[in-house]
Amino acid sequence: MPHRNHLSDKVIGRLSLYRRMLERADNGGPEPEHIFSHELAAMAGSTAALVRRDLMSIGFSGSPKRGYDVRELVGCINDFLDAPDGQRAVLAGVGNLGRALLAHFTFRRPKLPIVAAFDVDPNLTGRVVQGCHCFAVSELREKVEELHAEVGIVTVPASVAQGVAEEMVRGGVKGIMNFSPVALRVPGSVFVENMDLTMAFEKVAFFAWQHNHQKKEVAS
Amino acid sequence: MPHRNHLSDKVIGRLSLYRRMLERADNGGPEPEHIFSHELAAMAGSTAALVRRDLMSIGFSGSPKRGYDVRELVGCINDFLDAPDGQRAVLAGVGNLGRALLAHFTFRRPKLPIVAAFDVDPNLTGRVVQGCHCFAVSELREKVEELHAEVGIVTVPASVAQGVAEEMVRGGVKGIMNFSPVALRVPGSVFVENMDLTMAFEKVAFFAWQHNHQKKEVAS
DNA sequence: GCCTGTGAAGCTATTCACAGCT
DNA sequence: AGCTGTGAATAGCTTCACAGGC
Repeated sequence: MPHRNHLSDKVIGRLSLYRRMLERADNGGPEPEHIFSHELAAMAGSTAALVRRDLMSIGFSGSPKRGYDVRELVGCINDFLDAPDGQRAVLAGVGNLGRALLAHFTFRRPKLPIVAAFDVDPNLTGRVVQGCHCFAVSELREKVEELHAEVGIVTVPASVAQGVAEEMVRGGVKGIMNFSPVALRVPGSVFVENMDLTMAFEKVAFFAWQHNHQKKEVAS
Repeated sequence: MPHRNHLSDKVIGRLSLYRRMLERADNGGPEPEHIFSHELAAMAGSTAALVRRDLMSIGFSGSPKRGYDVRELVGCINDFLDAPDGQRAVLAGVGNLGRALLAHFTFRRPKLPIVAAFDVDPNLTGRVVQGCHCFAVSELREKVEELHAEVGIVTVPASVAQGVAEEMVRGGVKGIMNFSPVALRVPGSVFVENMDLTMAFEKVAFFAWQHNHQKKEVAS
């Protein structure tokens, strides 16, 4: 098995996507047992060459005649992406977005449950939101340690995001999904994925606008 | 003013981020009137060289002595990113995530309001959710046209995402923020930004895991 | 001395293109 | 005939490094 470490961010993301596409195909419809790179590419919005390279990078091979064995491929991606004993995530900031993410993730992947949520609002502590127990933010570090959580989701306001991230890291979190518009300062060994919704929204708006005017301006 | 068209995706995203950082700095604290590239870089989680290049790309100059004039820079980014007459967005899929996004965006940028939401649930149509009117999905195309909306947000289940996107495009939408795990097939002139939450979550989990084992495996 | 603006270098990611297989 | 696996080419993005200015 090739070293997991040298694989880029983007490859990992696409592998996760491929897996989801394959699982979906696996359930509905005629359930083909084999799939060609160009078919998977179409499902994932990628290209055939890129799919082949990605699968090559995890050491998976297909046959020129039949393509890739779906069942085997899913298994191979599972082995590659998932920690054998599963991982636990925690979420800080049970506002609208936090709640939506709890609903979205809580029962998706059994290998990767959100095991606790945190908020400053005293009305929330002790309650169960979307199937997930809420605690006070003051208990964050302690609970993360206790639950051996490795993944943190930050959906708190910008003003407290850095503090929350630090507590997570102190508790042992090694990867953070950050929805706050703050550049978190964490040790280099902690992976941070920034999910800046406002940035993405403004970007879409910009290109929507530009494409509108493209016909006039493309002349340059 | 340099042509907006040649600017990449990533540059646009960072400009949006810089603007938000500057506006925040503009409000709280000592309100410095000037800022150096390395300061802005620290706020945005970028590098000084990249900040300078990004600002260069929109034709903005600073002075070596004082850095960049904050007020002027914000104005320049505004002129660059914002459509002069504003833009309107619509959202399809008023579930947990849709509601959270409505709450998040509705009153943020006056130049970019979400002017309508759509859902199949008849209990929602006619109601106002997070300050936004809800309509039936069947009215989507018509309303988009009527409101001259250029931006669409897709938070519907995967099974109906493609259909919703097509209706949006037919109504005149030119940019889509897609939260469904589906590779939308739209005309090349329509910009699509995929926000795959599950993919991002799994990616963070993967690197959280790998970093855990890094000390042992880095030996290779 | 410390900054900006920027050509050039260095990386990384993607696509091309084709040999080899079935 | 059409696919996979992959070296080589290309394209795109970021950093380097330094001239020029205050």
